[in-house]
Order: sequence, then structure tokens, then C-alpha cells
Amino acid sequence: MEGSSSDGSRYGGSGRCALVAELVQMQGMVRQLEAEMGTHGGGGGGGGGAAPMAAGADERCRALVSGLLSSIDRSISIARSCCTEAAAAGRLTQQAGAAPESPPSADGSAGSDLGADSRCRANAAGPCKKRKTLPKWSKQVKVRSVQDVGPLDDGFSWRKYGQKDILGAKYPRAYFRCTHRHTQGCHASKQVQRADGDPLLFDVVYHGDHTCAHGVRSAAAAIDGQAAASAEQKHQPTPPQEQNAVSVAFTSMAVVNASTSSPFVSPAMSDCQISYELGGGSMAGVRNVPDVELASKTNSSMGDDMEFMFSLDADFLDTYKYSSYF
DNA sequence: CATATTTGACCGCT
DNA sequence: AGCGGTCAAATATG
Repeated sequence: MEGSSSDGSRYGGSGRCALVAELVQMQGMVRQLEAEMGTHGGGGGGGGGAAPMAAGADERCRALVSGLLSSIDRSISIARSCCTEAAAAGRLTQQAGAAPESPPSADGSAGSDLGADSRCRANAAGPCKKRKTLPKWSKQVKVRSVQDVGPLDDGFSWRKYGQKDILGAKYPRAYFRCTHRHTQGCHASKQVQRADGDPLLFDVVYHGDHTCAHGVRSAAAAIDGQAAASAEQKHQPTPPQEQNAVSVAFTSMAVVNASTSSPFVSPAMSDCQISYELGGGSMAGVRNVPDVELASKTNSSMGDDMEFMFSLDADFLDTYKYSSYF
């Protein structure tokens, strides 16, 4: 209760306006990209020095860019409208971000971090007794996969270190930390829990950021990491092939509240097409599958800052990096 | 044998 | 006291 009110104030107008600014900037960049690619008019002009791209890849790029543009458009209008109703945003966060019938996970995990942070500050005079897990930020992501093989790999390798039955939740919550925690001191962790209402829907809450090199790079290796939240799939291992064939659609709804994010990296999915959308709307055609809904929620000490980082480089068809912080 | 997962116990907080 | 999060021994897997 108290937690939510403090969250609300943190997401005040300024953060949201920053969001609009960021989105506008993003829009400009994508338009620039579009121009570079000569998206319009039979493409003569544009691609000047651009490296020659396979025809198919070029097509996909154009589709992706136009999808991005329309999504950004919608995101901007949503963010703008939210500027005017800052007060209600906090509550909207809960509704839009969390599964309709899974309040416990949303509140519980995110709230505990806030609590830890504030507690430690309150005790600034003395040493903080809380365990040294102080993430910079966290995200809540909903992952939906039509295949009942568990949530999609997010490109990182995770090691499960615990599982808990959560009060009021049908399914247990699984705790993961980065495999490279000890070798590289990467303190990223995540919690995965099936939504009460829909067993195919997972609540994934990320804590901390990856400082390990493996996370993004070794995408192939990350396929192993898909043990994530496979608490119940232990006995039915997923063949990597299936992963490769999977395409995902990202639908980020959190924009309604503040912003959205998720370090989803589609590893080794050279053929897949990822579409994402801010503000929860429709989605572009995806090849195979699943339907991934991302809802990000925050609570961090960086509440006001948020950045979107799109990595669209030469081989972005192979690896989409989509991450943001706030 | 090395690495990952499971699971009961423990810890800190409310 | 109860809860969520983490630890670590036992176990499973390759």
C-alpha cells in the first residue's frame, strides 16, 4: 500500500515527459534509418554506402522499420496522454502491467526491493543488515508462449537457485541468477512465476543488470539458459531446434505507466522476426508463434531516467537487442 | 567429474 | 509468526 504510493510519486510527470522525449528521439532515428534503407519508392536512392543486403533481409528490415515507426507513434501518443494523468498512472501500472489476477507477484517482488532500498537508507547511520542484494532496477515481463515449453529464452544464461511457493499464487516462483555470477561477478537475477490465470503466461521480474560479457554475446550458449522457469518442465527438455524456430512478438504495455523494457535478446534466431509494440496494440506478423507480452514495471532508484536503446546494426536481423532502463 | 537443479533450512523484514 | 528471498547439501544430468 505504502509502496505503491511512493511509486506513484516517483513516476511523476517529469519521467513521463522524458519518456515522450526519448520516444520522439527514437522516432527520428528510426526515420533516419528508414531513409537510409530507401524504404519508400522502389528504393533507388537511399542505401548509398550501406552494405549490400540480401533481398529477403532487406524486406524484413523494411517491415521491421515500418512496424517500429507505427509502434513508436502509438507509444508517443500513449505517453503523452499519460502525461496528463500522472496521478492515475501508478494504478494503471498495476492493471496494465500485471496479470489481471496476479497481484501478488507484481506487488511482492517489486515492493520488496523498494523496501530494501529505503530500509537501508533509513539505517544509514548503521550498517545495513539486509542481505547485499540491492538491484538498480527491476522489470516485470510477461512472457507468453503458445508452446507449453516454458517462457522463451531471453538470451542470458541463468542458474536456478531456489523456488518458493508464494502465498495466494497457484504456481511457485522460481529464482534465477546469472550463471556467470561467480566467474564474472554478474549480479543479474530474475524471478519467474506462472500467472495464476494462464499457465502459459509467465511473470518474469528482472533484478539488476548483466555485467557479464556472455549474456549478450553467446546467444547460442544461452539456449541452455532457457531452463528458466522450467521448474515444471524439467522432465521434458526442449530441443534447441524448437527455440531456433521460434519467433516472438513483444508487446510492451508498460508504457501506459512509465515505460517499458526488457533485455530480450533473441539468440540465434536468424530467421525469426521480432515485432514489438509499445502501448499494447496489435502486432505484426510473426512467423511462428508465440505471443509475448511484456509488461515492465519499475521501482528503482533510477525512476526518473529512462533510456531506450535499440541496437540496429548490420546484423540486427540475427540478433535484436532491445533494452531499456528506468 | 563438473555443472545444474531440487529442496529444506535459514535469514531478515513486516 | 508468517512471508519472501537466499543458501547450501543432496541429487540429477551430461
